[in-house]
Amino acid sequence: MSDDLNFVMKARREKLAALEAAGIAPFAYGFDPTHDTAAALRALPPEAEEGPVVRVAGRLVAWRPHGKTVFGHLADQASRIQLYFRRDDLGEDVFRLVELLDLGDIIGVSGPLFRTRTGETTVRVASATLLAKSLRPLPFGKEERVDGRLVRHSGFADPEQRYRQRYADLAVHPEVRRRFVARSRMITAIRSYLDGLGYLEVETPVLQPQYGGAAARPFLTHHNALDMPLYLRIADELYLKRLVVGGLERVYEIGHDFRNEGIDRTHNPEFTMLEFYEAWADYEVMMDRVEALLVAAADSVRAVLAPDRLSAEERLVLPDDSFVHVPEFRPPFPRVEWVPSLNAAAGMDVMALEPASLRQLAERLGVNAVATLNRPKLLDEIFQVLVEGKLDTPTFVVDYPKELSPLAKPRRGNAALTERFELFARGKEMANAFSELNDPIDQRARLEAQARLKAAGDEEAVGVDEDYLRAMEYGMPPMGGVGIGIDRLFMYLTGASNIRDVILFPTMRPE
RNA sequence: GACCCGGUAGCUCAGCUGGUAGAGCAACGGACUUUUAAUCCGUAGGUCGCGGGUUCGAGACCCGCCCGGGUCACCA
Repeated sequence: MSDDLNFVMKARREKLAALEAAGIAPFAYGFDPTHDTAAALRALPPEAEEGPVVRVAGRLVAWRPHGKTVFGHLADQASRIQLYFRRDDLGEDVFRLVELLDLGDIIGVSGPLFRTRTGETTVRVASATLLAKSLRPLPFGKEERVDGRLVRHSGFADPEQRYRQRYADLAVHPEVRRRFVARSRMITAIRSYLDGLGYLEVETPVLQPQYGGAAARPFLTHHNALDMPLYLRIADELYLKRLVVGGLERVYEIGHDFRNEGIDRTHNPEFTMLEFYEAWADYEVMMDRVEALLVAAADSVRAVLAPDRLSAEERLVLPDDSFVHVPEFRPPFPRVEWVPSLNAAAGMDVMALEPASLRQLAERLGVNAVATLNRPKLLDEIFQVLVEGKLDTPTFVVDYPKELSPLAKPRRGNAALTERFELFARGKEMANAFSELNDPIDQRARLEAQARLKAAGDEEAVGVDEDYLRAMEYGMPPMGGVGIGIDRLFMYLTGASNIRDVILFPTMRPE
């Protein structure tokens, strides 16, 4: 449909005009429900035929006129309940207005509960209030119960339109609402875990004169008044660690990072990152934190999405295939060391290879564009193929080579390594953490090495952040730090295969 | 970025080797006072993603483009 009025929308505008002519205000200011639909369903005892009067509000999601009666279903966030409009109850004048209602209208009703002949709890509508007229048809499908399973017919299936018009996707798919409720609860659980440890939630700049803290291509923008370029942050890390210098000993931030890279089923240009930093802790402590945090996150998601946790009223509106088995995290997670695991998988001492042999190995493993990669990148690629991709159950990879980790402290007892770990599950990175480098002289040398890579054409290498070095020179407490991609964590917990399914408004090309 | 699949009514889809568009639902009109994918009768609704080409004739075939989905690659 083009955006001009098609015949369906014309019909709705005509009904709108008819309602207005009858003195009905089609867009209300509020309503005062006594129950949500789930509470209303519970208010009629199982064997009772008649129940109390309830006031409920929501969207009409089914509409079945039968001459002098109408059956409909009213849905709110909790569940849905059947409505019964009867001309003899409402009077001819009111019933004529009921006939001007449409699927998708938002209404409030009140009336006593009763049980229909087929046993369904229903509101015998005594009065109805139009709260918002729906002028554009929502893509409702039809639903039926087959052996207790909810089966959808037709409906709203085009994934593009579902992402673009998430409001419509949410309006017609209770299970999509449910998924985002679960995501929100997961973030609440993470906050509450960190808050319980005395962490302070903070906000650091999204617009940064110099980006850093990760290896990625940034978005570039411009500030008019200052007439200067600004980057959208690719990580929170360097600002959070500045705060620890300032004496805020436990800080975290949950916010969006922005990376100017491709879009696919695991990448959205903006995504939600959790980072937390804890003074006096090393990476061993942070492994404990990550384990406990993931258990809390998984429990919170399970509480919303596991079938045995849902009430009967909630189950009523959810198709069976929307129930999710949330994986159990069982700490402690196994640990594998970076260099030994790589050497074992490769059958040779990879770190000792000459550049030419290293390239050969990468070629043999199917790494692309080998010629353009520097040594750290080559190592990382080889590791990804041989080790990371094969880690299915949650596993910590520990002690990364120094050249891969410009912000991590050297490993005690082996200065070629760093005290860094990443957590992998189903072949995907779930967390990245280290004992944070707090030696400003070492840090300067590492950043200068990065700057040389950048000058040599590595678009993801970062430059020297003088202000960050200045902060560190004042004295930075030893600390552990962790970064966790919230979208990917939630994907893992819910079995989602596309990041767009866990982001309310994923980045799309304009229509 | 490569490859595969797709874009036809508001929604979900059909349309055989080319003969000028179809169903169900939604909508509109009618019947129906306990239905629940309500049912029954009738009506209306389409630049067949966009542009070019082949052809007497293109939704279908060819070329280009746009948009999307999937797979792979890239992305510490």
